[in-house]
Amino acid sequence: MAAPTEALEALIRKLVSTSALTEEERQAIRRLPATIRHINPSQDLVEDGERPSHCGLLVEGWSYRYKLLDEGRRQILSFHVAGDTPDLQSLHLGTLDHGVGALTPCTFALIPHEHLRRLTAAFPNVAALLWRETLVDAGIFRTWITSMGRRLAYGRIAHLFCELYLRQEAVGLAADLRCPMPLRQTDLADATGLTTVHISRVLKALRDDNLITFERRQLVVHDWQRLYDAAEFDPTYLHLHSFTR
Amino acid sequence: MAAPTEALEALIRKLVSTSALTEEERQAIRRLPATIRHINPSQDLVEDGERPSHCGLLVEGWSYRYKLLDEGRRQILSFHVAGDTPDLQSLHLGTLDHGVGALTPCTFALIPHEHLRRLTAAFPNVAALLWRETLVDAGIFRTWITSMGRRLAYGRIAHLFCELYLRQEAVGLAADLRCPMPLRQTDLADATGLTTVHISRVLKALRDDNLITFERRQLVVHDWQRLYDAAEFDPTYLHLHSFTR
DNA sequence: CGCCCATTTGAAAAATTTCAAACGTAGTGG
DNA sequence: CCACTACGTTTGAAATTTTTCAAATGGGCG
Repeated sequence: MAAPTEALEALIRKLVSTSALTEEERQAIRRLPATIRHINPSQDLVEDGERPSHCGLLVEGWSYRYKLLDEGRRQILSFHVAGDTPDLQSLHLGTLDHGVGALTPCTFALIPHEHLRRLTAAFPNVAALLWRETLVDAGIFRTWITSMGRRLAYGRIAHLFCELYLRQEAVGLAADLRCPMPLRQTDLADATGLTTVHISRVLKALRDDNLITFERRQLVVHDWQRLYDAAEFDPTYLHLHSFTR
Repeated sequence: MAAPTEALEALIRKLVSTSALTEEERQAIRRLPATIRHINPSQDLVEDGERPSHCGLLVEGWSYRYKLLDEGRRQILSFHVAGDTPDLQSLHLGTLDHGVGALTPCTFALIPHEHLRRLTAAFPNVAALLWRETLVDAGIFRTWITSMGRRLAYGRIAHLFCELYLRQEAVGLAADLRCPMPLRQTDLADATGLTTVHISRVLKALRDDNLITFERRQLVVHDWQRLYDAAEFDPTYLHLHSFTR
């Protein structure tokens, strides 16, 4: 993996999962000039306040959006897996209002704004699909707001696990109630608005209740129904197509 | 106010504030068939789970997005003033993952998806500007997540007031540190993830500290700098153009 | 005037944080 | 192979923030 063309094929597969693309549209996507960039944990793809000239398509690894406040406070805004485009909005917003960091070693395919703009101007259908990606993103933000505002820590964490499992399942990265979960408790804390101490306690409760366990950085769901109930989960917001579970 | 054509002129003005529109593009927007709909508080423009066939352009009044959970819990996701399009994302997502309600009596101009799709297919520049609207929305969601996750009640409420003042100022609805603020304490509570009791106490603290007061459903900011500091406000996320304050 | 609704206040309870220390584990270098 | 270190996790106890419950207050309006 990692050749630019393969990254673009993955993008095509992702877009096609929503709506068909003509051969002409596929060709145009394949012609996008993409360069590969590797990012290590503790490095950023882009920083808060930057005005990027490229969009990054995540090819491999986990990345996350975040904002920093005073006194080392950090808020994680979203997690990203292969196929995601965590700074796609820079195409139309110019200045980034958050950073994008790497949780694990990441491979990104960088696509110049200029070419994306040309592509979307020529192919409204492709534009609509990329637009849609950013709209799903916004739906996830809305759901996180709801979680943080109206769920206790237990349900909030359960909800995040449901989301991350289903999103990975949808792109073939998870199956059998088992999925990669490289987050540290610090990351969970900064994503849910809690402290690591409390995360530790609530994870213990989730384990004691036999909903989940961890095995070598993998989440194992032991009782999907009860996890789902604890989270008051409603998958509508993920806007996945073939929804089975 | 309220004739469909005037609503569309307002939309044009809003879009133009970001990037110029050609005369042809303006004409195409003016040709959109819009129908007017009035919504009273306690009524919804659209409900969670619906598959709308129109997008609503808010012409007058305040509306809000929200989600409901068990036991009467409600989370407000955003507030909207004239010029906003709180269900624009339905154009590409199909199923709504939240409801849109009216805080005050509202006037909406309803534009059929079908015509919006035709417009955006024909005019990529217009598509980009509408896309951008949804991206600013997402930026606001990100900031709310940060507020809810990493700010105490005092700063969270201060932050919301900063945002609502600046957004109204940007579209000419506010000036002189004074703006309409029709929210009840219940709405503030459901927007910030707090309870009305706590909202009441924190508002008292904000008043006692001489940051703000209310006069006939208007917010009056007495000390912008200190409100701003209490909120740890950074206006980047609003992606406003002529930013003065 | 009386009623409805929103707001305020008080006191106790709950959720979560803070601070501090202990524990575990996976590398690194001797 | 062991000691050492770094980092992440766990645990305990006290403090803080916020909620809950309950009652009182206040304003607007028919």
